[in-house]
Amino acid sequence: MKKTRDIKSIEQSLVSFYRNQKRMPTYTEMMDLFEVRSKSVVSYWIDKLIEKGILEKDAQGFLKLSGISFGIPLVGNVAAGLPVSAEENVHDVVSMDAYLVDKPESSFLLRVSGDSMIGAGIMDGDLVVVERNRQPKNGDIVLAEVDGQWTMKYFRRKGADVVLVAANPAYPEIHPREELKIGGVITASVRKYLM
Amino acid sequence: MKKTRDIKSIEQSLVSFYRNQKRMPTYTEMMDLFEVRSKSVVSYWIDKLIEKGILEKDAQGFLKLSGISFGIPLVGNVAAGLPVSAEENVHDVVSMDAYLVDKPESSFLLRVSGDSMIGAGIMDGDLVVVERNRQPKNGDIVLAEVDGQWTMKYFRRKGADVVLVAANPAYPEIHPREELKIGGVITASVRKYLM
DNA sequence: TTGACAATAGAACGCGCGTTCTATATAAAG
DNA sequence: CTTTATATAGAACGCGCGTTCTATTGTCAA
Repeated sequence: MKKTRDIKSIEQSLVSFYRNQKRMPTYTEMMDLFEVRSKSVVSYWIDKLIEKGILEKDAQGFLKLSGISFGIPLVGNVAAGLPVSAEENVHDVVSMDAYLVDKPESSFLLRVSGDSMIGAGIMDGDLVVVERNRQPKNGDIVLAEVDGQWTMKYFRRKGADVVLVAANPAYPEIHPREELKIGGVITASVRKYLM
Repeated sequence: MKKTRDIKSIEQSLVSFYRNQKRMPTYTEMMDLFEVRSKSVVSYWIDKLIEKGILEKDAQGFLKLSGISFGIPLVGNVAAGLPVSAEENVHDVVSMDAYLVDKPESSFLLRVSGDSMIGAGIMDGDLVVVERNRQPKNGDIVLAEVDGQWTMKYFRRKGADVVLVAANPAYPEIHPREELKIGGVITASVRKYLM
């Protein structure tokens, strides 16, 4: 049986460790991970990974996975063929957290109920990212309080007035009289199909 | 001016550091972060954060942010009021990566072009998570090769046969004759509204 | 066979990490 | 004012981290 200790498998074990522990392993821990019996061997491979650009060391000398090993590959064109692993029609690698949420401190998630925004492709059960303290622009989808109830609507300016309109013809337009409570602006929506 | 050195601000600085550096700071670095001049003070506050359940130490004694400080809060019910910060109608806290992608190793992202799945709420420009090597079940949305072109379709079983049908009446059903290439199963879809 | 190179083991070492002690300033309570 | 608790500073210390050295093995080509 051949030794499976090559750069690929070592990279995978590191990514796996980081995903589980939310930190990089120590050299001693890597001895177990790589199945070697000396820290110098660990150092030997770490150097190789750094040469390949898979690992980096930050200013303080701590190991860091470079982006390419982390996150999920964003495939540019499937027509060119399916990505088997880290192939070359991979345009970029993104973390969902970073991609979907600009300001984590002032954002929260909300599960959608109802079909008032079905025309915008937001369905019952979806999860939307809401950013607070953001000035809504014309056409944005906002979380607004209407008749003591929080709903999602398009934010439209008509001259000096503001109109809230659903993305569903079954719902009427709303012309807020005085106070208009905006809970935030919807910046993204996600949906899961399988558990 | 009051000292802003309370548990909340310390927690925020740690979360911010971890988001930027992808690791926890050392005690020496925390001296700068917390604006104190002694490591013992750092230890003093770290203990407090551990008591509050904001921080943890793993088996090897390394600091770890517990889930509640990380990720984005999932609000249960907005009707009860908007979440100002870490309030108590927060049901859960989730990481988008973990929530959307079960198997990061065998998944990839794909940008949707066309409107063949508009009926399922997947629009042009959306990003879908595709999981390879997964057995499609009846009703799943799959990435399939049809006439040398990769498209997304519903996967339907009709007796012993398999039919691929778009979520758009403008597109015809497809009855694959022999080989049916399935590139993967769509497990999630995401959409960004604002840049 | 001989050499070159890649891969491993083991040991030694310095430095910085996290811990823990004592001491002091500030604030609240009696 | 005293007493108590809270919050800070500074220093000392042991241990483990990552580094680096030497030595040994296995593989492949000449």
